[in-house]
Amino acid sequence: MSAGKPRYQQLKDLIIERISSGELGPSDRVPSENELVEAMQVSRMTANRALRELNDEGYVERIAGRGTFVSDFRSRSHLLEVNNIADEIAARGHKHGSRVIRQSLQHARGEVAHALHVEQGTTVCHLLIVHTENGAPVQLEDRHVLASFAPDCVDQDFESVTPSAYLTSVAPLQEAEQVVRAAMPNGAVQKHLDMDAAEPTLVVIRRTWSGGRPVTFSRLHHPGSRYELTGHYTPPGKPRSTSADVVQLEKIRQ
Amino acid sequence: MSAGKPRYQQLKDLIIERISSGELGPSDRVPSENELVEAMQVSRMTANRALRELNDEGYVERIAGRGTFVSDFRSRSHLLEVNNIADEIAARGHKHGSRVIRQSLQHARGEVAHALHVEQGTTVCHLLIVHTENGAPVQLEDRHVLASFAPDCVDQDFESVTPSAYLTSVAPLQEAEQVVRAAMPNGAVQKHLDMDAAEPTLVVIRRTWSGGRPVTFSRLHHPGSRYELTGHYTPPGKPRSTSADVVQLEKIRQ
DNA sequence: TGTACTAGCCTGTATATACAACTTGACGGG
DNA sequence: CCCGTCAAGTTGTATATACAGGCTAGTACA
Repeated sequence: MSAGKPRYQQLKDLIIERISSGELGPSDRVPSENELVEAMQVSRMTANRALRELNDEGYVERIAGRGTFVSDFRSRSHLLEVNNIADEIAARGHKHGSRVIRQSLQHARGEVAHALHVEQGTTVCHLLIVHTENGAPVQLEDRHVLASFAPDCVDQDFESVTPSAYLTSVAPLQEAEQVVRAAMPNGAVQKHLDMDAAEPTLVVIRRTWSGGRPVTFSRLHHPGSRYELTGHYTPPGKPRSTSADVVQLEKIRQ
Repeated sequence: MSAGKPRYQQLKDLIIERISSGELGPSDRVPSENELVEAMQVSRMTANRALRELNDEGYVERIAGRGTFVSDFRSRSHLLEVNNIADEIAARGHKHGSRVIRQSLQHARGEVAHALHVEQGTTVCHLLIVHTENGAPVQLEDRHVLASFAPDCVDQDFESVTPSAYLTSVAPLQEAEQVVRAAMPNGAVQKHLDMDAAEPTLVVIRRTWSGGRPVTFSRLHHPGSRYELTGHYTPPGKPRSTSADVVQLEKIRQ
């Protein structure tokens, strides 16, 4: 662990590890700079750099005069915002609902095994869930979760807690990769999403990593007429808020 | 300028300003720490922090033993990677081509004026360009550019330089906002992209900012069978390369 | 001529020190 | 009892200094 890495990085790794393992939860207090100086035998500037960078990276929040505290997961990564359709719908002031169609253990085959980097036959939890916004279906979530990652996956009530909320409670998702495409739905998808015949779907294929290995592989099907992805890019170091503009673009959708 | 802001921030602002104004271009050398110490009357640690943060934020690249250099725009933001379809195609080892269908000055109306935050009737440059990959159309670019931002827009040869490459040469694009949706194409789009009757399009609606105001508004139409968006998220501070995995996901596409 | 080496510059890290500003809680005076 | 003040702890910033390691160009030497 304490290999050739610089000391400030070792401090960062240590604290990230404590957060990832759950030893430190959201809004818990992180050791102060002076405490780190004592405990880790480093200078205050080194401890300062470690905590400052963790702050810049969103892991912790620092308040002058009070201390350093672990960030809420929510504010820590847009990845999770994107992931959790329930929050997205709630943010629009609408009502989210979900209906579980399938929730079972399976043996990973073909592309699922391949995507998750596991042998054929490895046990995975297969979820098929329809999410609704004010009663209208907006997403068919077809997700495979590594059973070894989330053993109690089949016992969860995913109509009250979304899979992504559940998964982030098991362990923080640290990396994601996605492909977005437009396609015509097959019969089953069309039926589950209550779509017209000539309506295309927006499909998001996503893999999420935790602890350095892929743990979930999901296909999210959305009716083209009722769902769209929004994204925003601002250069780092210049957090400009254009939330008002986003609203404007909403109107443009015609 | 040198208000209450901390000195390292003043240094950063100064250098960012020099980059934004074009005084310092990609791969140009930025003053070294010791030069900043001399010129700006700060300690080396303060200069170091300024340059290090600019490095973390992607503005510059630092090479021990050589110096600090302005980053290529390309490596500075995925925003621009996404923007420049020519590079994207070249990265796949394929041949990019483009055909300009329309390139004219117009008066902004309705949603265009609205999206660009200008009065109705403001002069904009309207571009309609088909991009091909190995001869097959993959994108119909329907772009409106504020004429005051790029006055020589109508004189450019957009079959040899893509609009996004041209626009970044005029001034750095600093912020972007996009909406992605799946939709059926209208007749014109279908014809330009040489699509089958029942094929959906992946549409990206994007606005880009420069100097604090929106300067371009574009709709990018892609044939669903020949184009998809890929995205990747890694937490800051942990640049993990999963390029090999991306290749794997390519195969999964079936 | 060509190669090896070194001096000088650069970044990267680490430390000790200092002062400012903010927060909280405790203590004491009105 | 309440309010002001003060002390202690915290982050934020700035400086001076030091050493390690990478890179380059020029020099000395073979």
